Amino acid sequence: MATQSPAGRRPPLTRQRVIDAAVALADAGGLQALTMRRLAQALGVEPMSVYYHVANKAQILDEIVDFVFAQIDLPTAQEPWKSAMRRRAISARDALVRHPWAAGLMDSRTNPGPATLRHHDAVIGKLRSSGFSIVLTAHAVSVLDGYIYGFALQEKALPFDSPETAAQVAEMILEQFPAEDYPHLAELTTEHVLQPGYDYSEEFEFGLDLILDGLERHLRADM
Amino acid sequence: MATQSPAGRRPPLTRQRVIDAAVALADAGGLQALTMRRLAQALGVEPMSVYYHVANKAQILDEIVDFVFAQIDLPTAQEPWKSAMRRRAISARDALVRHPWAAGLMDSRTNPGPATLRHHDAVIGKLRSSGFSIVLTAHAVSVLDGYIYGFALQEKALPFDSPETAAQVAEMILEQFPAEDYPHLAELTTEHVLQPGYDYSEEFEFGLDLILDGLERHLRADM
DNA sequence: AACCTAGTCTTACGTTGTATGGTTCGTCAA
DNA sequence: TTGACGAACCATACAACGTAAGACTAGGTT
Repeated sequence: MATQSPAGRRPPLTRQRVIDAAVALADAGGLQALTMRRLAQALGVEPMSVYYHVANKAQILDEIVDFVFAQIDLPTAQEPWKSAMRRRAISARDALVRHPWAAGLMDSRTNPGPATLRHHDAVIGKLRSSGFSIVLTAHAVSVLDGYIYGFALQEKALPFDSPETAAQVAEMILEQFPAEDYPHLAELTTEHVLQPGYDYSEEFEFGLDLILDGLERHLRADM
Repeated sequence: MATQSPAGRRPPLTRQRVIDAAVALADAGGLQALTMRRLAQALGVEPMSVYYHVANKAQILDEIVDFVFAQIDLPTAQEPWKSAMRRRAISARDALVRHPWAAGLMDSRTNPGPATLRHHDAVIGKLRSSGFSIVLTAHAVSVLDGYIYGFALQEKALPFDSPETAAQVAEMILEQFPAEDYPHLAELTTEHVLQPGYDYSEEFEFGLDLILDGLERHLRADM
């Protein structure tokens, strides 16, 4: 007996442990599952104890966004720009699929952490050293990032997450809104999206390559 | 004297008036300003009265998203596909700039309203009737919509909304994180983004045209 | 023995969405 | 004129949220 205290039984709280637990909570139950009270509970602690390690909830949100950025592959020195951008885009999308709450957070978080800044710096650096002018670099970053986040957002907004459940949902919608009213939408859905083997996530690389090819043409025209 | 009742003095509540007031509130103060209590207050009514016309807050959010979709230009019959897509993309972005909360809502709302469905149906119909195969149509919609929402989201996430305030913010960040750590980011910022005359919103059309040109090439290759 | 400090907890407040169950009022039948 | 009824609105209440303010509890230092 004589256990020191309840606190003696668990590893001491750290800012890092708080962030990790926050990510785990959001992964498991979405952003709305991440409340200070549940976070504290997951850490085996009372709510207000978390505030010793973190200023407020906004800071936690900032940090878990940076956590996601830290998982994105950076371009390497040797690699040509096109494959480097391709790799980082795919790796960024993977990260956004692993942590679906991240895409939705981007728009509300306005102060970037170190991993975020490092990421952007590496991308810009790769383009600049590959012959992209400053202007074209700005263009390239804007299209690529816009597309990556936009696609992730749309993908997440789909009311299904596997081809199987897709069918049910689509039928429900098509029942609710008669197919005659939206014939083209109905056609695309029934004859393509609902066909076995269709996987929305494959659309990503089509758009990505389209954009990369377009950038390559601009680069050549500039030089 | 003898005014009928406080309620007699204002137009009766309608679902439409609730939606309109919700949009106005969100436009004025962002999504977090849209609470049921403030909404009721704006309507001159007690909070619970709103629930007679609307099931819950989620339904309001669904409806205001549809409200925004209703403002996007649809393709016309005569117009060639490329200019039609260009027009609707620009008009969509305009709507998302007018109602900055909309882009952030997209990811949480999963049941589309009639305006949303009509919009997608018209876009798909235009592409199909212009020679796009079903597969290419799905690709086209995916890239275009992904880009449009992603760009809007990024634009909104920028910590400034005019070139003037941009300078202050950028300098604050560059002070906080020394420029040596992120040299390329610093270069792009100071030598381009902060230059007088630079307007981030102009980046939109570069990416849009890049994507449209890419789609045109695919269309020709298919035929 | 006295003090300090890092870490944790108690209590409390204001705000949010909304369940439950009134209350008011115009309309119409008898 | 009366009484009933449905549509519209409101009063009260509750659980959950983020967090301010301050009190407690070790260990470690002196």
